[in-house]
Amino acid sequence: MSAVINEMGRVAAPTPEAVLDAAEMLFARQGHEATSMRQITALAGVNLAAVNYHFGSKEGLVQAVLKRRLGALNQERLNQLEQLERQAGLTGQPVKASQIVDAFFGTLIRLARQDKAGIWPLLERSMTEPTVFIRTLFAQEYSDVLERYKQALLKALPGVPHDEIVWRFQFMLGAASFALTGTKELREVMGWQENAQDAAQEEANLLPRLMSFLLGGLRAPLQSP
Amino acid sequence: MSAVINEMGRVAAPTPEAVLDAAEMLFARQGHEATSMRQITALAGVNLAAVNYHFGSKEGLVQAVLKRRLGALNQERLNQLEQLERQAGLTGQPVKASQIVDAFFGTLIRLARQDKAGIWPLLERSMTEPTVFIRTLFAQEYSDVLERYKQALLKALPGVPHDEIVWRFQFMLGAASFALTGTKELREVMGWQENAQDAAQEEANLLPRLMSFLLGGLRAPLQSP
DNA sequence: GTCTATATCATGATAGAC
DNA sequence: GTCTATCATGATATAGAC
Repeated sequence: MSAVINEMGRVAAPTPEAVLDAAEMLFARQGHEATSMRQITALAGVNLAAVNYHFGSKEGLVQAVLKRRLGALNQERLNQLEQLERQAGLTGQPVKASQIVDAFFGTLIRLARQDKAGIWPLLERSMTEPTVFIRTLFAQEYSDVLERYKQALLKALPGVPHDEIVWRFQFMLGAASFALTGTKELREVMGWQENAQDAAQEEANLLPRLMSFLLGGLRAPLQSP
Repeated sequence: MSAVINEMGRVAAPTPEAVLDAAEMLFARQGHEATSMRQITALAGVNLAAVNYHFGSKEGLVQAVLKRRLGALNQERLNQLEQLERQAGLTGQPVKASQIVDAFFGTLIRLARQDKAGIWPLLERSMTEPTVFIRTLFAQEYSDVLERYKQALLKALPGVPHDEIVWRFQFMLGAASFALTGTKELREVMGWQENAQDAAQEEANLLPRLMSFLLGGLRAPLQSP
């Protein structure tokens, strides 16, 4: 899963995984368009031709990189939701909106806290790529999770109509995305400074901050028509 | 400002503006990395060398494209805020959070409604580009507006501490960004369909929907530490 | 499956005539 | 300021040996 660097400064792993790991790192820093297959194969310590052999094309590689992480994330999200609903079935207590939001966005933030390579910011940012093949990939990969979470939210918030839930979900996705893609420069511009000492503390604060914002937005009174 | 297409299918304008207009259109659909200078100059109806002559490099052109729109947007935002504060000074009534949020995000949405080329989605999306020269550009261009709006929000919401305002501002930026970059595919996945008849109506609904979400998040109760 | 070597093409940039 | 022509480079992709 995470890239292992050997004594050569290369990624040590079976070829396809080495390529995925290397590509992921470079995509995260430069974006996939600014990243060449030469860079990727060099970092992976494999031959240039390996990308086309294993993934067909650069586009195929991009899809594979995104799909690997996205699949894991959304599977975990489905597990979390299922667990919540099982509990609810047993106790008779309905699932709360805060639990649903945590299962969806908390899962993301907790995963993002673990690896430093900047993969999750990349993933969030990729949601709004104009490229067709990426948009369709996201639509496919998110289809199941979004449908189920939407249903759960509808139940948890009977006062909020369907279309409003759909839009608020989209707004939440945006807020969470920016929470990770973290325009640190923009925060600094607002007089925000994190000293190294508090960095860990601040990281721990992110999720509660995001949660309260999302729940506030989700439960907001409806606008007058 | 808006691109004028002449009978040749080209952009009719003095060279630098023609290049800016053409670049803007193409960047909006493809991103700047996937857009070549040859495409741009062809659409603009000018010579390939014109880009380097007028903007120094492709990077210079990208900056110019972003700066033109960003400058206009943020200038309008500053005007709106100044007007609100002038009114407040006269009437003695403090500026309300809802007015501030509307001045910042409503201005964006109203501008976005006007031109269909997809420039504003591009701009919002560009906020999270990993590229250094773009991030610094945004930090510079946003420095003034963000500082002033932050101050205004601090006054309007005395219960919300400084750092929380900073973060909630970032979350709001994300929500607004996704409101425009509009992953229509994701909405469809959630069972959302807009028929052509309601398209105009839905567009008019976007701002109220966004506003209520943002204000809900902004005013949300603080999480327990 | 993995390599070397190469084909083919598009890119950003510039020199220099007009 | 605008053009043509071209350079040097780097891109993706593939053919064919091992």
